[in-house]
Amino acid sequence: MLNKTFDPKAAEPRLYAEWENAGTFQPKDAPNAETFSIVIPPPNVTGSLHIGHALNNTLQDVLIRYQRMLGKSVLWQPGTDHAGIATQMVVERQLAAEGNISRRDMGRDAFIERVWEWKEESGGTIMNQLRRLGASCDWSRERFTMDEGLSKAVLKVFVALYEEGLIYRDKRLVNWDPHFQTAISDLEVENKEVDGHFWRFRYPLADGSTYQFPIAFDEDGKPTEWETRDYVVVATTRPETVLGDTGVAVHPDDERYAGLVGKTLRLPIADVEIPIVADEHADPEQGSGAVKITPAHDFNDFMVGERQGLPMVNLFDREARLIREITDEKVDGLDRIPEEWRGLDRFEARKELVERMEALGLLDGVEDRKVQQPFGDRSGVVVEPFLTDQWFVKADVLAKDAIAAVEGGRTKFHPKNWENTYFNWMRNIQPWCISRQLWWGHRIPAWYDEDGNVYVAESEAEAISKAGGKTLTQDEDVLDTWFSSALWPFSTLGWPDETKELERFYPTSVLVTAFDIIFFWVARMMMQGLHFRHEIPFHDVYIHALVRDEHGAKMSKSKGNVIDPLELIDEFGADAVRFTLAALAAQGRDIRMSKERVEGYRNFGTKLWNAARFCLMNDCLPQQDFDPKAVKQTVNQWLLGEAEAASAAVAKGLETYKFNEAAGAAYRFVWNVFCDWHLEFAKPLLSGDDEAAKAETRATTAYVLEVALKLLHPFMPFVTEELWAKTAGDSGRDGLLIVADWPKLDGLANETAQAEMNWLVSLITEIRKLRSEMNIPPNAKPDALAVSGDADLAARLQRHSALICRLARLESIAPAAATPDGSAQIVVDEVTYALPLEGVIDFDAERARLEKEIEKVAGEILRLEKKLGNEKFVANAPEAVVAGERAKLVEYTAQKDALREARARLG
RNA sequence: GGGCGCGUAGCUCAGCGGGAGAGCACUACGUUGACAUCGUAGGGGUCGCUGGUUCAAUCCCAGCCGCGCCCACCA
Repeated sequence: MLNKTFDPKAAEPRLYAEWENAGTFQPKDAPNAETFSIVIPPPNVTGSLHIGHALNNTLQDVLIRYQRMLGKSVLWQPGTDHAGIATQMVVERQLAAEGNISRRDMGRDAFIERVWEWKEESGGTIMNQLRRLGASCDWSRERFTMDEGLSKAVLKVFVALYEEGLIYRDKRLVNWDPHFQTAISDLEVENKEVDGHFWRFRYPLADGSTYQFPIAFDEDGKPTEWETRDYVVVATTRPETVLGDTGVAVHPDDERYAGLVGKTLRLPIADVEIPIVADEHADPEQGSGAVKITPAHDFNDFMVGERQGLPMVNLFDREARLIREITDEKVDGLDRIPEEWRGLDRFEARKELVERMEALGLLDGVEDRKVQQPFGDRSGVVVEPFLTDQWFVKADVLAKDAIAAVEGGRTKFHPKNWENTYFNWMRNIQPWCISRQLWWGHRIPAWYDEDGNVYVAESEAEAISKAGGKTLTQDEDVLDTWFSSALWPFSTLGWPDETKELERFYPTSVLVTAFDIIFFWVARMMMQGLHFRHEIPFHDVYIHALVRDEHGAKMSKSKGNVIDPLELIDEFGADAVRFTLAALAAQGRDIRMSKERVEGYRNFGTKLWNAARFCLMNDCLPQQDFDPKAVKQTVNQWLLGEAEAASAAVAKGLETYKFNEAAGAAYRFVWNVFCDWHLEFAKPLLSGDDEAAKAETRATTAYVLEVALKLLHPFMPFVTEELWAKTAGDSGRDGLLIVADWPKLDGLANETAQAEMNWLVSLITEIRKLRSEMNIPPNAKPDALAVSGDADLAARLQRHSALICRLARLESIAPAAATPDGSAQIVVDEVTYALPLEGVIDFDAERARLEKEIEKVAGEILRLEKKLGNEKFVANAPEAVVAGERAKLVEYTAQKDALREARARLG
């Protein structure tokens, strides 16, 4: 016999091992079977499972388990990502904490070795945590982005794209992270609004000439007053870039400056002359209308500089300090920087510059202003536009097919509105900066000779041969982590080799991920998959929500509101955590996670457990030759119909990625139908003496329990698997639930049975309601008399009398000719029932209760009469709706009459 | 500035053209041989506001008010 509760701690590891040992996680080797595949969004190799992972992987596992039960050959491809910056950051921090030498002192090879050590040490953690969740990944195929195979794929892709002209090296402005001292991509920059200042500076005209500048205007905007100026006012939020200015732009149509275009200004402090140019970039409405141009330190200015042929002057070094020495003669502006400022941090430099300008009388003004400032998403420091040599991918070319694939519906997003986000980004895509000045990652397969010529090849030997045997040095940089993740759907399946898996499982069926990596990852997989496989990487993209705390706040360590999924699993079991996540995963809304909710679903597992316990206690064991179409008992016919409806609802929810609906349908069926009603209905049958009915009920109950276990298995794999084994009896049911067939119920709906059971449920409910409202003591067992009603009703009452008496706690229920004095009365389906309760209940209260009932029904009648009295309603509404309302009116009227009679009898 | 989404019971959320729902919380009752991690019954909502479309609007449309997120070069 079963214990009273399921013990997840003991069962989970045991069951997981059983599944894995039985090879159930591997795709079944059936060449004709339909396939279903998912590649896992690879977590950081040194990471650990947070609630977002738990959601993401629960949903994948739900789909995987469902599809596996449908009989498909299913692959869930697991693996991890080397996560360049994140991992390097962790190891560097470790080095610092241990008081060890920095990575630069350590040297590249030693450092990388150290990172590998850390990967070996902590790399298994998150995969083991996924096992605790119950994830049924094919672990025999686990991959890592820096595996030999995947690295080979990276090399091949890089070289191919280079040869196609889709990868190039260029000196451009990039987002530079001064903390990590590497370039990062646009996506890794977070713009935040911060309090800043807006400084106005005066740049004197170089030749000392003057001009008239309007300072007052009439209603029509015409100038009415002018002042004489020998300077131009420019404004900036970043004064530290002043020394890098190589021009000032005014709008070509800006009459105020028309005479100045072509003249030069003397850039203060740097003491160089810079031209005034006409460029559309300058906005006459903004500031003074004249804008300083710093091509080496601002993305807009870079473009203006290119258009206007302005030189680029770099001021900063890799740590965003004013340079102390020249490393690039072509751009470095060392001679513009006063000697005492060299080496100053950029923010120090800002302060110094403002002070000096003020001292020079060139500070025109300053005001407070909210400023959009770019921060590195990992480092949290202000990112600097910085002029460096980097590698780029021509993403706009690759994006074309990726856009078309979604436009054409070959890949579909769920919910669909994410397609807009995807299109919006893809159609405006910028060159993708793929080089990183890090050590941990795939080193760029490019080599240089002494003259700086570049040779791109899959190996050094090949590069040397391309270079005609010259001595070469390899590019120091590594690739953006997302470069290798972009290949994940085919690199994990063996590409560049044409493997069997690649053929069978690519394109994958669905990608399950959160919206925050649509650009980072989904878009890039689309591009690379289409380019290298000429085929979409996945048919569907399911975008799920973010998990927040119970009040909707983002979880963060600093806020202390982080919910650790592993702690929840420890406390409530993996099934409860999974069910909670699935039940809350409604499309298009974030999930607010609370412990109470998990506790509730743990209780649901216990409920299921105890239902199974009841089945065992009553010998409800599966019968091999059971035919659900042959059952005779109304209760059993009804239950099978309900089971059919429930399994259809669960399947529909899963097919359409409506996890909450699928989970909800399973929940309601198990708790509110099977436990609340069926098991109660079954009790009299199971303890009765009609042996045929008893046997049928046992078999049906066992059969439906089996259906319930199957429906719940994708959500709650552990408790269902455990019960599957415990409730097998000697049915000969063998094998594990994880690979059992999904229930195929068909043609079991039975309207007659359904109608009769609905009647039964409402009769019992009404009697219970009366008992509760009239405070009839629980141990009182009144008789119930049906004082109206026909022969059919009498037959029904007789059929179900034992059941009604048991569930409504009656002594008896039977037809009667008249209502005895001193009865409480209820009306169910137009039939009046009397419960003689003289001396038990308060008849004043009973009168009041009946009057309240009458009032309620009268209200409904009034509403319906008004509606049906509206000619337009009758004329325009669909016939079925009108007929439905008419039927309701008839029903309510009869009910009201019956209630009135009952009230009259009480005097 | 552009885009997306959200405002429904005390809390967290489903529903989304024809009688307002769930879970939790709350109240009352309950040792009914599966289950107190439970059962039975109950209270609680002008479905953000204002207009419009419709025979009918919580649901569709428009505007407004609040809240959140994403994207964007305004110096």
